[in-house]
Amino acid sequence: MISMLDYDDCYSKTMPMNDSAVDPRQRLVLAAADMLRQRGLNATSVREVAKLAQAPLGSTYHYFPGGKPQLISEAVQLSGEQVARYLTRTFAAGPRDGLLAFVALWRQLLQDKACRAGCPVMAVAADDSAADDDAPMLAAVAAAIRAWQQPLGDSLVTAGLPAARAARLATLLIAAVEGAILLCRAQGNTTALDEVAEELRLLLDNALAGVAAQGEP
Amino acid sequence: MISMLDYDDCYSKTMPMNDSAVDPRQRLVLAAADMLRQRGLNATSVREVAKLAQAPLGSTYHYFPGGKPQLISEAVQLSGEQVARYLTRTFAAGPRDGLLAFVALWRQLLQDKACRAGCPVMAVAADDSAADDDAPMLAAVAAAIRAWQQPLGDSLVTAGLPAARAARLATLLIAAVEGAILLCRAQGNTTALDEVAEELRLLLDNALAGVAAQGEP
DNA sequence: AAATCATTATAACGACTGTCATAGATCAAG
DNA sequence: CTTGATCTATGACAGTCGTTATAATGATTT
Repeated sequence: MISMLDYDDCYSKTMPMNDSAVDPRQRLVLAAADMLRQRGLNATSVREVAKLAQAPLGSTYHYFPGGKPQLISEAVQLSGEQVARYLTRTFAAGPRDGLLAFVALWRQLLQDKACRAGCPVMAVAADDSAADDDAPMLAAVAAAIRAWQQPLGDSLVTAGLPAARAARLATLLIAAVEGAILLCRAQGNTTALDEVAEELRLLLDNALAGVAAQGEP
Repeated sequence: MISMLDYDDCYSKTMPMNDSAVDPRQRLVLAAADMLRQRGLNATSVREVAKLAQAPLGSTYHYFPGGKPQLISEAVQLSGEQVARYLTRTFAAGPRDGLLAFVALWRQLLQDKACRAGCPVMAVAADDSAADDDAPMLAAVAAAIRAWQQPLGDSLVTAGLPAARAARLATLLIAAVEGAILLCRAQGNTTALDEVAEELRLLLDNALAGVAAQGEP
């Protein structure tokens, strides 16, 4: 079974956003992602991101001439890719182990940050006004979600499910886990995520048991 | 079967937030809820809410001496209660019909607002910084979620499921639907919600079929 | 050493935010 | 009619927002 708590691979506990060994540009992106996680899009200001990254404010517009939309988009993209890599790795061991790892990832984050954290990608999805300049941000969010659905769907297909069902289940897993994160934020504990995880586990076992029964007579 | 598109009971298409027949105080709350839906917490300004409600800015602090936190809290509370009433009514006809109505409610909203809308309750959950003054808002969100879980859980228990399982399933339904709304916002269509709805329907049928098989031998 | 480039520092711009104070209007009760 | 309470109107406060301009720095290359 995959070690499902190698949380550092996706989100290091000591984020290098103020580690001067990392170049300032990446520090800014990491700081933006961390702030999105806790405060949401509109409460994440360029000034505070720069301060958190220990970079001068002027540098922000040097590295990101597109301004805040570009900075946020890159933060969403980076976070999305990190999660996508994690999902690809963990779901390679099968949907069941993948789900456990997926849940464990977010559970750890919620616990570390006292349920004051969330997912940067969903923060942007929930908070953007979908105006003119927000288009690149929304595009980054949509791309991240697609990149998450891929490994989940592949894993379910490999396990024997039809493609259409696998795609639907992948969407459900992502929606349910992300929704549970919101519930946890509101309630201040991880109960909702635990309950959702248990039901999703039962659901997967059920779906895959049907495949096994049909596949080996 | 319950008419699952009486959307106006929960969220009127022509919101009375600028209907001068409604008293200004309630107009402000309705306008705040509508703005939360589309823009999120931090992008919802007191000035714009007042403008949308066609109420003077000064009136806002007359009716809501607690300021923005009070206004937002009441908007969350109102929206939460509306949805809770809708859930109580629709899930009384059984979990399956309730789920269909639940999904239809949000699907209609997404379609009407070109996927630019969401749930005010979740908007606050995703966007609050959990600071000092945000406590009443978070409390309103948590209360709303509890009020949603109740009718879902009751309906599932009535249908024959054990209490613990019913509670978990209720949480899953809420988390999955709310998460799907986020995905729809990001992707600009209602595909995610439709996929999630289909899987949740299968899941419910499965769980309830198990009960029926066990209940009538 | 000189010149070119990337980066920083500083300050400021206009627009917006939540909040409040105060003066004017409206209207019911005495 | 007058008093008192409720509501509106207006404008301002201190602060933050995203963004930009410009000058000073630092490093790299010629």
